[in-house]
Amino acid sequence: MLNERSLSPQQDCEDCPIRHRAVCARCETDELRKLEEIKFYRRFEAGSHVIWCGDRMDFVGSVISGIGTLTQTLEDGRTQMVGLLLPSDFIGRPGRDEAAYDVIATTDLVMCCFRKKPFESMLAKTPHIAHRLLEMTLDELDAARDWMIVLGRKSAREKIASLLSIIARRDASLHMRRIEGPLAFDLPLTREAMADYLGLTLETVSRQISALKRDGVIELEGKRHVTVPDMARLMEEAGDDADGGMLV
Amino acid sequence: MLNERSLSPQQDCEDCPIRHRAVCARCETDELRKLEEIKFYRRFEAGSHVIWCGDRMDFVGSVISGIGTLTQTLEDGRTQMVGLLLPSDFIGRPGRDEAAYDVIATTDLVMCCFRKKPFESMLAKTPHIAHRLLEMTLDELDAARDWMIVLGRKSAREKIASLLSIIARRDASLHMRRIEGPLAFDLPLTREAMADYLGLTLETVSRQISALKRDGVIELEGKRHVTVPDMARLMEEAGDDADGGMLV
DNA sequence: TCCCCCGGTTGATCTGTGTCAATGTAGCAC
DNA sequence: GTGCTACATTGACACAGATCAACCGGGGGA
Repeated sequence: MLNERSLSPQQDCEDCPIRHRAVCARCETDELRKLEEIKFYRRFEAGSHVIWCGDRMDFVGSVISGIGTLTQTLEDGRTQMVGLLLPSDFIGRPGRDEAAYDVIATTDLVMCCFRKKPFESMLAKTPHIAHRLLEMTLDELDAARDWMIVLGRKSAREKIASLLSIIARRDASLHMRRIEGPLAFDLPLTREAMADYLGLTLETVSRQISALKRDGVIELEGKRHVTVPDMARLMEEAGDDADGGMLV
Repeated sequence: MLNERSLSPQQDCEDCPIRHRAVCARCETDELRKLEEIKFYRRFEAGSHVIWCGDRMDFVGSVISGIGTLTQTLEDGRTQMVGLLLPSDFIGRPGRDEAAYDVIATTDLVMCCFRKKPFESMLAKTPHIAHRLLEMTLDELDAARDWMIVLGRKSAREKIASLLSIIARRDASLHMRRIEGPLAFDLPLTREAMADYLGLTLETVSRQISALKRDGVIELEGKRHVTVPDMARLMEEAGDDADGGMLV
């Protein structure tokens, strides 16, 4: 594991968003206190691999801060991102030894981890947490399936709008903001990473971002700082019905 | 629910493949006997909806025979299949009330069902089964993510080869056949359904199937009966490395 | 029997996105 | 400051796959 080191013990679940709390917190129930004893923190530098596909995974954990990606690569080098890892997201699969995908930190990334063995034996004794984990896995499955319609049926412009819409909403909920009025956030991904997520080339991503800017759907400050003046407009561009759908 | 009726009680887990057994069987452990008491069968006619997206789902269950699809539809009519439902696959999500996708029987379909409430309370008391369900959900998540690289990065020809390869292997394992030597099976999907799964148009599907036939990768008898003379060749066309990968 | 409809195939043409290449720009080392 | 590198933008052109349209063949109903 690259660039790993312990963080100060002061950091605890107070800074974990809701979903993270479910597996990390010392809150809610006495049972969860047990987790405190096997919990530790890891930091990964931007660009480093959290885990390589096929490697043995000896920990599970959730993201405290920073952004990561789950990616898959064909022999000829084509790559497809299969998931974004945003604060509060969980990785690690009880019962599996090998990682199914590369997990890469795209920004500096701090994770709250548990060694796999003790986590699993704790799971077996704590149905409440096991149930929570099943729910989280079902959420991920929904998100993965929702992404399929983006990959399979949406145009390049709609794909970009979908991605921006997801990032904007996740960012807003992280900061406990309502999604009315203008939203501003930093793109945590390069154009190339966006392309890998959307099944496009980086040139097409760049062109479509320019087009959305030209059409006033978004505003850009530098390459990465985005302002969305009208979230409803963006979601319309994404091709979703404005109320429902689109997890992650 | 359309076209539903009970089947004879003689039908039981003897005819369920392995994964199905895990939640359906009266075998393995005493705990599982409890399931016998809340189990029932349903049949759905080809073309009918097993469940509509957004509807209340009051049962869970797994497929005994026949083929179904999970599909999602945009307002403008574009549809994307997000999952295939083959014998031994499970649907239903503990803790969720509403179906997230349309589930459609593409052939006559027999399912082994459990009413949701009693199934869930049984789950809570039977960690062994809950754990199995988590594993199955993780399998589905892997399959969904593996499909993303097909949707996002593969050419039309590779997509068709990927789909044929999956169906061939699932069919072979259902009949306990080794995948060496020629494999023959019936396509359970129309060209249009294949297109919806692959993010293509039905014309492109038809053309690529013709091309694979012309190139000797597959043989066709009628429109639906496929023979794969050389599975390794097909998987090469699919762009997978022949050994690993590609679940479902 | 005929006819119609559904699923499928094939052809002609159009277009969105990929590909290749040139250029711009910010940050960092020296 | 200069030069270097990584990231991003833009243009010209090619091509895979979409679109539109004609046609085929088999099964079921009248």
